[in-house]
Amino acid sequence: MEMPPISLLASKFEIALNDARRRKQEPLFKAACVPYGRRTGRARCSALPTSVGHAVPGANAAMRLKDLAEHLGLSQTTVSRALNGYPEVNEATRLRVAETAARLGYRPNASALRLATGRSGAVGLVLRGADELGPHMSEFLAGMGGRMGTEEVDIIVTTVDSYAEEVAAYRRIAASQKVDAIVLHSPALRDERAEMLLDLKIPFVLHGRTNIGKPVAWLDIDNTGAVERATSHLLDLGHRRIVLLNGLKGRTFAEHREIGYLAALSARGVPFDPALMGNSVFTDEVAFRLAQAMLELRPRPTAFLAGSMMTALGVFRAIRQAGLELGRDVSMIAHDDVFPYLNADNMYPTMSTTRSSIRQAGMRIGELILQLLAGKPAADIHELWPVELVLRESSGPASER
Amino acid sequence: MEMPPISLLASKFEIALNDARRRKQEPLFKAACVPYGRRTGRARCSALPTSVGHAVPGANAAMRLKDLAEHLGLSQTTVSRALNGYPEVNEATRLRVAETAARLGYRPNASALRLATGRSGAVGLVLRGADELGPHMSEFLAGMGGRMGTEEVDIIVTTVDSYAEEVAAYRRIAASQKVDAIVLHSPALRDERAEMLLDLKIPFVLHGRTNIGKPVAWLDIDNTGAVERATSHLLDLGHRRIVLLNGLKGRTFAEHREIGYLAALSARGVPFDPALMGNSVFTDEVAFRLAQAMLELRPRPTAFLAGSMMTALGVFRAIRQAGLELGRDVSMIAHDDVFPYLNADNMYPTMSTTRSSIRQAGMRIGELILQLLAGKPAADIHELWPVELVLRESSGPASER
DNA sequence: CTCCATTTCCAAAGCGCTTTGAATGAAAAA
DNA sequence: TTTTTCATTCAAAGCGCTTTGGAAATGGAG
Repeated sequence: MEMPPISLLASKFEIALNDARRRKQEPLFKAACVPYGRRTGRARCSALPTSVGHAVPGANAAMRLKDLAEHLGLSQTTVSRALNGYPEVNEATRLRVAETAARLGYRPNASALRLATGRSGAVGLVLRGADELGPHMSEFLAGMGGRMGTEEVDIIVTTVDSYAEEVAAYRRIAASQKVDAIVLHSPALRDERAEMLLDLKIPFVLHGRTNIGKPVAWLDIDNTGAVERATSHLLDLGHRRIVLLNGLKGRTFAEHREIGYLAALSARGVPFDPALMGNSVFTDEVAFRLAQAMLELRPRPTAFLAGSMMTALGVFRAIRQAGLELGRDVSMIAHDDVFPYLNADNMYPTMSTTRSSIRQAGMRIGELILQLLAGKPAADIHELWPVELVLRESSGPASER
Repeated sequence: MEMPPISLLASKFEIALNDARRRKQEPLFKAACVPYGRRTGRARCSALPTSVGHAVPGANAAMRLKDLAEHLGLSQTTVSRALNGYPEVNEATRLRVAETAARLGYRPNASALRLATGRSGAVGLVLRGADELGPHMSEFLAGMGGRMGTEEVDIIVTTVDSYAEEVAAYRRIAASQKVDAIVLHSPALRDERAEMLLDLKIPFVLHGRTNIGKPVAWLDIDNTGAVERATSHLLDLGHRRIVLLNGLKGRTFAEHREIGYLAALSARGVPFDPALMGNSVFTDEVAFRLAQAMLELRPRPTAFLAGSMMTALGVFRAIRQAGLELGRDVSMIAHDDVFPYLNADNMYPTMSTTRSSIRQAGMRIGELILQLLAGKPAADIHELWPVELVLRESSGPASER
C-alpha cells in the first residue's frame, strides 16, 4: 500500500527485507532474543600507535588477539602459543609477548576461548532458592569460590523454584554445554538427579552421599558418627529422653544422622521414642515450635540434638520460654557448620556442638572438581570427613527432678 | 640421542613436532592450560534414524544446529531463524522445527551463541568471600537468581580475598568479556570501583548509592529515613541514651544511617555521645562485645539500634548477660533484612525492626539489570525503597531508674 | 658447501552459532 | 503472458580463539 521512502543507495528490496527482519516473534530460546547488545560495528584498534605508552585508559573496544599480534608484528598463532606456554616459541619472543599483553591488559575473549577449546571454564551450582540458598550455601560458596577463583574457573549459580525446574535446569545446562562440571547438593538416599547427570555424562561432585549403584565422586561429613557420639555423650551424662531435631526425611544426611542416633540408643538399651524426633528444615521458627511441643511431653525430654545453629536458636528460645535453663535443666548439642557471624563459643551459655566447617568442605569440593576435570576417575574421589564433638556449657548432666 | 619409535604412517618430523608440542610450560592465562577436555573427536549424529523415537537417553555428544538442520532437511539458517522467532520462516516449518528441537532436546551451544552474538548472557557478582558472602548475600542471590533465571541469564559469582583482588577481578572480567553487566555491592561514599566500571564501559547496577558525579544505575533502601524514624520513636518513648551499632565506617549505608541517627537526635535537642556509636561488621560476636562494653557505661544506655539481625543476637546476649531484660530494662530496634530462617516475629521477646527484604531487592536489581541491558539509560535507573518500621515487644518506654 | 634436524614462526582450518545477501518459486499485478 | 512482489529458503561470511600442518630460517654434521 504505502511506498517506503527509498534511499538513494539501498534498493527497495533491501529495505523491505530489513524491515521484515526486524519484526521478530517470540523465540524458542529466550536468551537468544533479548534485544541488547547486537553485534556492534567494532572499531578496529589498528590505529594504535606503534610506540606504546600506557594502556589507554579510555580505550573502549576490548583488544583482540589479532590486534595484539599486529601490534607485535607477529602472527596470531605465535602470540597465542607464547601466551599459552607452548614450547615452540623463542623465549625472548615469549617474554616480549607476555610483557606487551600485560601492559595492554589483553585478555582472551572468554566465549571465543570456550568455543575453540570446548571447555567452558565454569562449574555449575543449581539451587532451590527457597530452602537451599541459606546461610549454609553462602558459606559453601565462599569456600568453593576461594578455590575456583585461583584457577580462573567461574561459578555459575542458577536458582530454581521446584524439583521439576531443577531437573530441567540440569538438562538445559548439559545441552547448552555451559559448564564443565556441576556440584550436586543435598542428595536423597537414592538421588535421581545424580543418575541423570551420570546419564548426561556431565562430570559432577556430590556434596553428601547417595546410593545409586554407580560410582560417583563425593565428599561428605560423617553425620552418623557425629550424632552417634553426641547421643552417646548425652546418654553418658544420664539423659534418657533425647530429642533429635533432624533434617527432612529422605535426605541422606538426615537418614545418616538418624542411624547414628538409633545406634547410640540401642547400644545403651534405651528405647527409641518416635515422639522425640522431628524432621524439618533448619529454621529457628520451626525448631522453636517443635521444641516447644516436645518440652510439653511428660516425662519431659532433658536433652536436644539440634540439626543446625539456626535450629539451636529456636530450641534455645523454647527452653527459655518454658522457664528452663539451658545447660542445667536441659542440655543441647547442636550441629555447627561454622558460620563466621554466629559463633557457638560466643553464645550464652556457650554451645556444645558437633562441628564441621562447610566453608572448608566447599573449598575441598572445588579442589575435587578440578581433579575430576583433570581426569581423575570419579570412583577414586570419595572423602568422608570426621566431625568434631566440642563440649561447652550447653550440655551437662541430666538434672534430677 | 635416542631415536623415537617411528610409526609406519607418520614421518619422524611429525613425531618430533608433536612431541615437542606436548611439552607445555606455564601459560600466562591459567584457564587456557588446564589439561581437561581437549577437543574431542566428536562423533557426528548423522546416523540418527529419520523416524525419531524418544530423545535417545544414552546420547553422549550434544547435538549441533547442523545436525538438527540435516535431520530436518533444512539449512542451518532456516532452523536458526525458526528457533529465534524471525518472521521470514513459514509457520508450518517453524512448528516442525520447534517441535523437533524440543523432542530432541536441542539447545544451542552457549559459547558459540555468545561468540556469535557478542552477548555473554551472564551477569557478574564479585564478592569478598570473607565478609561479603554472608547471609545477606545468599538472600540477595536468591532474589536475583529468581529474576535472572526466567530470562536464562546466568549469574557468575567470583570470590576475592581483598580489595586489590576485587579490582583486578573487574578488570579481568571486563577484558575477557565474560559478562554483559555487573552488580556492584556495598559501595563507599565515593566508590572507586564504580568509577572504574564506568571507565571500563561495562554496564552495572549498584546496590546502594555512591557519589561520583556521574550517572549510575542504583537501587538502595532509605537507610537514613529508617534510622531516623527508629531513633525518633525511641526518643518518643523517653530514651535519651541510644546506642547505634552501625556498619563499617565509609560504607554509604553506614554513613546514611548515621545521618538519620544524628538528625533524629538533633531534632529533639538530644546531644550526640560518640561513645554510643559502634562501627563494625555485622556478626553476633562483635555486637556482643560492643554491647557489653556499652552496657557498662554510666549512665547506662537504655536502647539499642542494631544494624542487622546478627547484631541483634549479640546485643540480646549482652543484655541478658548483664542481668537485664530486653523490652523492659533495655529496648532494641534491629534492622531486619528478612531472613527466612531467622524471624523477628518469632524471637522472644519479639523484635522491633526496620524491615526491608534484601531478597526482594535482589529480585528487583535483576530486573533493573535487564532493563539496563535493554537500553534504558543508567541515569534513569534510580530506586530508593522506603523501609518499614515494625514495632514489637523489644522496644518499650525507657525504664525509670 | 651441502644436507638434514631444529627452532621459530605462520596461514588457514575449524569450534557452533548468527547474520548477510541473495536465490528460488509462487502469487499478484500488469 | 510477462513482470513485480512476496514469502521462503539457503550458502557463505564472520565472531575471536586454538590447533594443524607446514614453511622459513638457523645451526651442526658430514
